Amino acid sequence: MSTEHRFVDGYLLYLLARASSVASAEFHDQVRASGVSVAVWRVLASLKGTDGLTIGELTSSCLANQPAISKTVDKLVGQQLLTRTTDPDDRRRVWVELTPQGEARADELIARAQKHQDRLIAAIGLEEIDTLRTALTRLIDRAPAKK
Amino acid sequence: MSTEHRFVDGYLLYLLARASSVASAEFHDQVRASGVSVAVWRVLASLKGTDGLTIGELTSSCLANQPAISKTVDKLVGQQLLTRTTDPDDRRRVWVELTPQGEARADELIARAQKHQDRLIAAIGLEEIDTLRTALTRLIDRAPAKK
DNA sequence: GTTCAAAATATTCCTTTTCATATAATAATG
DNA sequence: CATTATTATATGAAAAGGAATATTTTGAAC
Repeated sequence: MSTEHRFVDGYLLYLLARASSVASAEFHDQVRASGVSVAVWRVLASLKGTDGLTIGELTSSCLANQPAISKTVDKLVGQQLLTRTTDPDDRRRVWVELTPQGEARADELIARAQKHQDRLIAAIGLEEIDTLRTALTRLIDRAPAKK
Repeated sequence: MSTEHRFVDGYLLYLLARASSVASAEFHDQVRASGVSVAVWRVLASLKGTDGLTIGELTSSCLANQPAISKTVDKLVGQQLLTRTTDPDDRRRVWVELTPQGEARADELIARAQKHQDRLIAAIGLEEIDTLRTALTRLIDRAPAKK
């Protein structure tokens, strides 16, 4: 680099993407090292604590697109980590749930995530983290609804 | 959804990813509608305002991995938006620069990005945006260095 | 200066994502 | 209720992305 007065360096969307990327990099490496992709981690984590989500809810929760989720769910059903059930009241919809094995896998990963977050809080400071959490939550809530 | 007490809903890395995703969605749609991928937009935007970046610098700036950048640069060189030059002093390194056409393309997109950001600031409030910018910048600076 | 290690980029192969569209079910309209 | 529109998910071909490794060049150690 040389002249240094780049638009991107002050651009909010770039800061957001960069912050997300650098803050997640270390944990995502751990996730992959434990044998699951980030996409799979997101599916498992999204389902944990629910009675099941539809494909559409998973799509939104995982920040992915619908075909990608359908295929990831396919794979995880094949690995007996998830089940798929057609909704009897609306047979277009499909409910996805964790199997006991899926729960176990999710629990392991969430425990790691929790530890990682604890270290992050220790390093950055709880107060600042909370400021950030608040600001991010507001941004999320006020962002233009999709589609 | 039903029981609702999900780990992910309070998880900082998830809030970051989600905030980045929802805040960027609208603009990224515009970018794609104008015929370039988000990956290409990042390369063009990263180069604008520099005298050229190496593949490695682009990799880091674009939040991508090295092979992906090599391939994207290949494509853009083919479209005459970029040039590639081997560094004479260190022939392992490759400098990537915008051509005049590439500059023009970057300028258009940056103008849109700027307008989009202005609307975002108008909607959210400058004060809150600045709080966020500060917190994100600190997070980025304090995150564990990669590799 | 040879040899060995490290760094920067390219390449290969394989998985995943994406785009567009298809299919199926429900809702809305006349 | 028959028709049309809308919603939810699946599928298939094409593009992109990622992991591992190869290649080339530089730097270090002796």
